[in-house]
Amino acid sequence: MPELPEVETIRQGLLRRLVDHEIIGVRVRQPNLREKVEVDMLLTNVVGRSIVGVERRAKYLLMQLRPEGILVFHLGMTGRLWLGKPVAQDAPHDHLVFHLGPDLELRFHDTRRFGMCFYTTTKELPEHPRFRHLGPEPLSPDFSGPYLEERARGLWKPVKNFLMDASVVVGVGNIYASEALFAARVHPKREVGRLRRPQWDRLCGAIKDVLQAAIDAHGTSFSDYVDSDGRRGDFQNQLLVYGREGAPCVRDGHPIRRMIQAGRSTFYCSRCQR
DNA sequence: CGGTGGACCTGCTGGC
DNA sequence: TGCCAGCAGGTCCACC
Repeated sequence: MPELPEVETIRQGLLRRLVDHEIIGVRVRQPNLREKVEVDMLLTNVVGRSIVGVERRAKYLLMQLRPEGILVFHLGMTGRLWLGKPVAQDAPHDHLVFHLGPDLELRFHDTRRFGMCFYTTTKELPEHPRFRHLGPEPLSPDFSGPYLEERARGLWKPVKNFLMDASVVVGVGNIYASEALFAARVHPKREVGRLRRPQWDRLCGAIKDVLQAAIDAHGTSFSDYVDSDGRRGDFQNQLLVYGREGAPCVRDGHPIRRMIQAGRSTFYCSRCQR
């Protein structure tokens, strides 16, 4: 479900309301997520500690604990974190409940259970198996046209698949990959080894622009994405190709097409993306 | 080595 | 109404 802009929106909401709260208790209703939740690990290392910050790396949310440690969440395709007053009854797919005081609790809800929640230490995080291989943040200066060109050297995979490879760049999922390729006027099937510097510069700029615009709009909501306060995003109104099969291209009026790449839908304009 | 396809899960929609 | 295929915003791993 959430790509970088949605996770970043959730992070900002959590940061405002979670900091300085102590985790008083944890209730695990369903440990079988993408990765089995280690209940003992949470009880030992998370309960009794306070949240002092909320950061993001790729699509992971990192809750900094005092005196030490990080509580990590990944939302997979359908994960949500709800922050609010304790509710009387658990809803279906409410898998984890973090008690934060008499008036506050955090619920991890995830229909498809592709999400994750685990504890790690600050020291171990960079070498953690889930983090070790991750590429640069797309909004950082490390992510540039020359960097993309260098990483693409000798490869022949389609550029869309390349942009969704987390070892190349993190946070670019299926929606924003299509949107960035459209903005840069690059055809999703182009082989990366044959793209030249101007195209890499355009793609890099398009990725930064699209992600920043989506963050500014608080993410994309189709039917169900909401942030930790239950608010929908607005970026669905600014999507130019994703989900618009058959609609006219905003640049040249040619119908937007859909195709399958690596098992995922790609939306593009066959006339102005080359 | 690089690249693809399927696996993991549940729920919704549209066609017959 | 029922059933079934296809689809969904992510990630990993076995296999060519």
